[in-house]
Amino acid sequence: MLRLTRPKTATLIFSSGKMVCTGAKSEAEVQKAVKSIIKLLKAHGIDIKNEPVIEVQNIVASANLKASVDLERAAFLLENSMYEPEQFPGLIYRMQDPKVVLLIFSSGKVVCTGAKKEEEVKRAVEKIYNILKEQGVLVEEE
Amino acid sequence: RLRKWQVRARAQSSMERNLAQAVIELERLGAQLGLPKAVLDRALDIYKSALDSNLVRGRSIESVMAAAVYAACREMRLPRTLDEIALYTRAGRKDVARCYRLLLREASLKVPLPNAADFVPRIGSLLRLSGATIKRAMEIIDQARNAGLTAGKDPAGLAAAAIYIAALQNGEMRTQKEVARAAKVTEVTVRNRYKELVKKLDIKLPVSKK
DNA sequence: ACTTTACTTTAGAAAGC
DNA sequence: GCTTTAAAAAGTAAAGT
Repeated sequence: MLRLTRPKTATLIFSSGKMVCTGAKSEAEVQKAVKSIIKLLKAHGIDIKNEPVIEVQNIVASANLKASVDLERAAFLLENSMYEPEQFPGLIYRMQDPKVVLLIFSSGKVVCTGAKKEEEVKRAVEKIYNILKEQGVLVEEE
Repeated sequence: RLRKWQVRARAQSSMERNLAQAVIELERLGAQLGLPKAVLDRALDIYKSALDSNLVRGRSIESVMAAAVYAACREMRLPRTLDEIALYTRAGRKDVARCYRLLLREASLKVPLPNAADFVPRIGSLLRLSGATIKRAMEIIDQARNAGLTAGKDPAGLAAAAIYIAALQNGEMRTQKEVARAAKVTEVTVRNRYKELVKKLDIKLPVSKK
C-alpha cells in the first residue's frame, strides 16, 4: 500500500494491481494521475502491460441553494433525515432516487456525496431544492 | 420438536443473560450520571427493543446501553450530552454515537430535537442563579430561535451564552469561564454565541466592561 | 483576541484483519 | 465491522502568537 501525490491526488496502490485514486476534481485529472503513476512505476522497474480501467466510484460536490434553510422544520418534515446539531451542524438527508446523501446546512450550502455521475449530482441538488421549497423550509433572501 | 424447544430455550436464556448484564450496566451509568428512575426505566425499554431488533449482536452491551440512556435523556428532555455519557463508558463516544444512530434507524426510535432551553435549568443551578435569571435565559433562547440563530449550533453552547447574558442583566454576573465549565463547552464557544446574540438580538447590557 | 490546525458528518473502492 | 485515502460544508476545540 503506497501513497503518492501528483496532480493533487492521493492514490492507494495494491499488490493486485488495483488502485484507489482520490482527490481529483475531474475525470480528466484522474486520467492524468493514473498515467503519471504508471510512468513512475515503470521508472522503478515495475512493468505494467495492460491499460488502466478507470471507474468513478464516488463524487463529492458542494452546492449553494442561495437561500437559508430552516433545519429544525426540515428535520421534522423529511423522512430520511437526521439532524443532530450537538454532533454535526448539517442535516443529513439520504435520497433514494439518485442514491446519494446530502448534507444540508442552514446557510443553504449543500454537500452531495455518493454519486457516480455528474448528472446524478445535478439531479439530486435540483431535487432537494424543490423538496425544501415545497416544504416551505427555504427562506429565500438576496 | 424437542430440538425446536431447546433452540428457543437457548435463545431465551442468552437474552436473559444479556439483559441481566445490561441492567447492571444501566444501574452503574444511572448512578454515575445521577439520573432519575423514570429515565432509567425508559432507557431499559429502549434497550429491550434494541435487543428484540437484534441490533445488540456484535456490539458491546455497554455502548448500546449508553446510547439508550442518551436517547432516554433526550426523550425526557433531561439534558445530558453524548460526550458526558460516553465519559462513563469504556467504549468511546464514537461508538456510542454509532449505536445511537442505529437506534434511530433500525429501532425506528423518534427522539425530539435537542432544545437549548432544556440545558438552562441544570447549568443555572450549577451556577446558583435565581429563577428570574433562568427565565430570562429561556426568553433569550426563544428570541434566538425565532430569529433563526439556532440552526446548526450546539444547544449547550447557546444555553451557556443565554445564561451568561441573563446573569449579566440581572446583576448576577458569572464569568465566561464559569459558565463554560458548567455547560461543558469552551470559553470560546460561549463568547462566540454571546457576541452573536447580543449583536443580532440587539440586547442591551448593563454597565458592561467590553 | 486572533490564527492555524484539526476533528465531527457523508459516500465509495481497494485487501487484510 | 475496522483500517487508509480525499474533499466540501459549519461548528467546536485546542494550541500557539
